[in-house]
Amino acid sequence: MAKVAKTLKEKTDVAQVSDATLYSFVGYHMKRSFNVVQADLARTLRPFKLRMTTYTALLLIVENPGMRQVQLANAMDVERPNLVVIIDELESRELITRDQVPNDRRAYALKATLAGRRLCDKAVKAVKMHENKLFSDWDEETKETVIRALGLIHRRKGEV
Amino acid sequence: MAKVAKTLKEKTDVAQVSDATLYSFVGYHMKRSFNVVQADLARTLRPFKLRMTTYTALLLIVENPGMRQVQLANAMDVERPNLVVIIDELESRELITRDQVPNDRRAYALKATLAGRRLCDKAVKAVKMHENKLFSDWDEETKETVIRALGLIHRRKGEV
DNA sequence: CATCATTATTATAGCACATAACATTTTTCA
DNA sequence: TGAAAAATGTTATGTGCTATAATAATGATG
Repeated sequence: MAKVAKTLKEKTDVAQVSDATLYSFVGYHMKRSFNVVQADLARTLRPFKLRMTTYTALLLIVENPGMRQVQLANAMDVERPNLVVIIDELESRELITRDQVPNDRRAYALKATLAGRRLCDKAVKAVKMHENKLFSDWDEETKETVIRALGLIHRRKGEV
Repeated sequence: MAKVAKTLKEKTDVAQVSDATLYSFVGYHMKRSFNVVQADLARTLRPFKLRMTTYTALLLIVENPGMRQVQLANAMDVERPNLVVIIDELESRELITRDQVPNDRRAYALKATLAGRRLCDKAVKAVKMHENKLFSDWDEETKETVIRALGLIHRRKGEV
């Protein structure tokens, strides 16, 4: 990829780009690496016609049958309006249902259909393979350290 | 969509949401924590009227005077079309200039103005404070491990 | 009962990112 | 040398994730 052999063009061109300052920031490492993960996850989910958010929502609904949208929004840490289109999509594909809650006519109880559970199972397996591939050169200690460290960050949401 | 309500309330509501499976994925930790970082970075850069991408571009141009847009695109790992609007914005604010390259009339040599360098300095200081605050409870070893681990991921781009 | 809070929704916008198609210019090489 | 290929920047367009404001319907509270 590295194209060498430049003619002499100084002052108005740069032989090698320095990005040392940028990479002194932890956040930049997070951004660049997450981009790679997110792109590969999108490829992984494409055969299932799921996106990152619809996959996340489906998985949570499968594991928490009867949950309400506000609970799902909290679990995913997104605003409720964004969830509506996600739920709409999953419902229109008949992967989940919006059932009425007996004592609260405002809320819906979200449940996965059989097709939803089956698709979720397959998607989870694919995502596990994607993670195994992507993080294969992390040893167990590294993985634990990273997860613990990242957990410290996303648990501070709101306090910063 | 509205189906018959279940008699048992447990079936249509969830006391506590389980997200154990989700958090068994490294990628989900990355996503959640990066969201927190990105949101705080945006707040940090707002007084300078910079966004994440314009800040990144400005910093790289300041540190690599004379670089071309294609070099900047490679350094930032974004496609060239996305860079045009970023460069336009920085140029219209007179933080950078697009100078002609003598031997190549296709390319522009990007350089920061004095105002651009000054704004960049201030922004970098603010971002350093933002990082110090956000990652204050990581010890040095954790930080090194995380940076090294994330580096392993974003250097695999294209090979996965 | 009046007021306030909650739930879901609609409408709208911002931001980061991608691809396709193109004009201009430079490089390559037959 | 001249035609084909590659490089550079640009325009147009679309997708995906996220946020805020405003609203209707319902439930909770005092």
